[in-house]
Amino acid sequence: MKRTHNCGELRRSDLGKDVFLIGWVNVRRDHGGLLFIDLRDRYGITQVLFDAKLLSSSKSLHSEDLIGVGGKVQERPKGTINNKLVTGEIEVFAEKLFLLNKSKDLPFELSHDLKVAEEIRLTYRYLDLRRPIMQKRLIMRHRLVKLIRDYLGKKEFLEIETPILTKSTPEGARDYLVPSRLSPGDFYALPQSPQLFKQLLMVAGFEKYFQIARCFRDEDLRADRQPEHTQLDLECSFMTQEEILAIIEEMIGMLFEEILSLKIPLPFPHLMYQEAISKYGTDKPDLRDEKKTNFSFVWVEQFPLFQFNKEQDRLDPQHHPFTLPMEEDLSLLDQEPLKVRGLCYDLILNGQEVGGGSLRIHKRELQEKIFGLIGLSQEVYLSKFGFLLEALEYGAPPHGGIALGLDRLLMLMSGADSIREVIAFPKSGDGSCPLTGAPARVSLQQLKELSLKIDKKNKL
RNA sequence: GGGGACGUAGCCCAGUGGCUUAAGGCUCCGGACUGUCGAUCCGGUGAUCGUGGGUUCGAAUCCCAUCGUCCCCGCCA
Repeated sequence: MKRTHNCGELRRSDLGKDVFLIGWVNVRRDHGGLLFIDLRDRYGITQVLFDAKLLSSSKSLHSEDLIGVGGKVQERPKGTINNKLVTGEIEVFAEKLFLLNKSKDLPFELSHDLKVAEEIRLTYRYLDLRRPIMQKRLIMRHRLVKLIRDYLGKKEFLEIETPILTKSTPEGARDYLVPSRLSPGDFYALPQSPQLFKQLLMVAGFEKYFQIARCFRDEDLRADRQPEHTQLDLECSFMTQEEILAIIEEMIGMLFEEILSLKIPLPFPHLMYQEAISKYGTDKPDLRDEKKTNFSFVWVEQFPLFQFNKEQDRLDPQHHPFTLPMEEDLSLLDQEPLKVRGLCYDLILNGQEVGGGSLRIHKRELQEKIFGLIGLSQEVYLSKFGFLLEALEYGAPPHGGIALGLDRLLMLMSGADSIREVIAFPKSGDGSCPLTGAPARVSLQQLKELSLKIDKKNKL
């Protein structure tokens, strides 16, 4: 029961060969005296022809049955060549048929368009993912990640993993928490980004780091936001902003060329934050020009380091508290902190933020000053970030980096209208997974081991 | 937390108060057909219109509540 070929590779040059294919029944076309099956696997579709000999058994085949077919590759008669298929000049004349695994009637049709309620698609995601368009998207995702790894590898970047179980920090989005069994009452947090760890890797002297990193944020979902998303996270020592951006631009140019056969004009245009706001009224303008490519990248840089938080009557970091202020603005820190600009940059594609980064503070004194300016008491910042501050005291190198949202980038590259379309098993709008039923109750025993009790108001 | 749209057979969808015994396409079932390619043709099964309540002589169609889905705002350093 070993296949000799996949469903996308037979050509005219294979005429006469005895082959064995395995695949799913994509479509059945029954003509009475003969019957066609479009056999599908991840590589493509090959037409299989059944005549009188195997007719009765082939007639019972249904969509998505898994079958094995032994037969001979033959030329299609003149006028019946299908130009839509790369295998369209040939067909396999079936001599043996094995029903390997039957399929139930499908909850929705795979061979039609995507107009099916998303909840149903997600409940049966393993079927939804059989559709060629979904396979294409995930294959594109694989290629993108592979190209990134190869590219950064050549540039001497090291791929280093950072913890998923880590520590909650006070800034940013709401954390996902994981209770500690060994330390009752304490919690790990899932990382919102590897930010602190990659800075520590710079202190450790790795100079060029990257990671295809999963990031977690417990906030409400959107078409372009999931509770967990994947970003290309990278960080470099001893590089200027220009050098970092050049690496990203070259990489993105390469990705669009390799994946979409599109030449993206380099370098990307730059806008200062103030300029973007005054000209376009937004810090993520859509600069698409209909005459040219459909993809328009722009860097927006020099964001203010702080923004004023009215409710709390204090300064909040605009980006994150590790961003290096512009040298020429340092003198403003005490008197006019809202005028201080940061050495930071967002990458905007078609009006959507697909990346952001900055040069980082690498000296303890300045970092402490920033913590103070955003209203963290010494007690708080020492308990939350003391390890970082101390690390900066051991000859920490100047460094900076960036993170690109891979789901968003893929969404835009593939023309999908939601990042869920480029994620194999995404969460639905309420953060749940219709397929597995997560999140779900756990047993009392599990809670007990974690020293947790559920508030009865929320029923148990 | 707020706003909007939607919820009709397995899937997609028409129908905005009586002319609908709720239409159509696909799936599914049966039949015909030796060259199709989301085959075609003929026939058939299948929904009381998310749920509950109300208005009315009469409701899928109006009102209220509730549940669910999606989109947006808030939120997302």
